[in-house]
Amino acid sequence: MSPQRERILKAAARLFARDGYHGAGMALLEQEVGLKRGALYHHIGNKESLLYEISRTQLEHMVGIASKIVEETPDEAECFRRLARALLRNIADHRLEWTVHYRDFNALTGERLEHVLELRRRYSEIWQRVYASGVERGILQPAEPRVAVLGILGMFNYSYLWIEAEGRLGTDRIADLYCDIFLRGVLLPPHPAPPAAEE
Amino acid sequence: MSPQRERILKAAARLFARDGYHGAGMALLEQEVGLKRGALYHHIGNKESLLYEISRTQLEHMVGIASKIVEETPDEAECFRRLARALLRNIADHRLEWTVHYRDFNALTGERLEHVLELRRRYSEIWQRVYASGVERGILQPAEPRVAVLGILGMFNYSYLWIEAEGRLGTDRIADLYCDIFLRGVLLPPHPAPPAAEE
DNA sequence: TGTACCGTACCGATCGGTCGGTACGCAATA
DNA sequence: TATTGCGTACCGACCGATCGGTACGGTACA
Repeated sequence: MSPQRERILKAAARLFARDGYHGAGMALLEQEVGLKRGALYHHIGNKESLLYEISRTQLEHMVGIASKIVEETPDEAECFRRLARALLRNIADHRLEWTVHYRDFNALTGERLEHVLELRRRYSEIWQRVYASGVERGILQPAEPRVAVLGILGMFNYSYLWIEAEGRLGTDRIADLYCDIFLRGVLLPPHPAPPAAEE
Repeated sequence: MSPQRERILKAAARLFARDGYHGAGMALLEQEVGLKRGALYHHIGNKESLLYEISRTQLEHMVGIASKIVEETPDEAECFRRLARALLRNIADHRLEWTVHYRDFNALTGERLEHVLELRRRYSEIWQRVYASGVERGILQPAEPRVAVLGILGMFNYSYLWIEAEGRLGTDRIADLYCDIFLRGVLLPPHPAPPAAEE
């Protein structure tokens, strides 16, 4: 990936995040990047490819990280914690990109839209599978796993509106806080009644 | 409010929800409503006022309902439950309007933007105050109330992407589910250590 | 001599919005 | 009852501006 293209994507993410995909014109982008029309279109195929690249990059990154975490973490509770931390850290580090994605990914068309939807589906399914595995092992509430997972994903996804990468609390602390709330809510009490732990 | 204006707002909500505020042109709206340019602008001041009206109506509605619930419900846990049910029911019943609001409210400008932000702030503060009151009474975790409330609001707000008004589960059931998860997560155990309940 | 990079000029389409003018119903007046 | 005046609803042409995108010539470096 050429360094110019990198710069253009950064600038596009900034503009799209501020004005929306349809609200930000290519004239603004020229100004922001410091290139004129011809040069701009030499590096990018068209406007939509910018939106696509922004979404795709983040989503593929998250799917990759999440897959690795799931592989390495047999315990479901711990797995959720690591998924949560990774997700929130990424949202905070790439707030602009996630803002663009959540607001405007459905402005994509054709294959590009389908690919992005596919990536979203794959990511969501990773969480779903971890939950399902917890249900199988008898440690998570079996009722409505899909809705439950959509709930915790909502907690994190909504955070792109207020999270700050260098905020007072670290992103890991916030992720843990949400994870604790969620886990306390869906964990079943240990089955053959062992002596009560502290917590 | 004239019936024509009502119709126009409905159609605008549908279009804006599908294509985004900037992505939906007035030509499409003419077609959808069945009125031509002149007639359209006879009823609406301008495009932005449509966006404003869509957001304002829903927000004022929710602030009104929430205020009343808080007045009538001294118990914080019960109050959260009623707030949650009312919120999710409204999101499901006006999914198009909420889609438009969440995606594009920041396309508003000047006083209209400020008014909408003010309404959002007021609604969020209602939840915050209920939480704070629970902390004062010693039944809720005192740590990071703001982040905790943003979490549960995230669970509900994100639902506009998948909720169905006539879905398999009723909206109340889903609201209760999330509320239970949240409350289990933030409720402190009853103070003078009573014998452990089943649950 | 080719190729990557960039600027200039320009395209047709569409953007949100305004214009003068018309059709029609209601109410007051003669 | 006939006439007049007026407000509401609507049409269709038109506005300047901006939209995303392209054609092409120049330049610098291989």
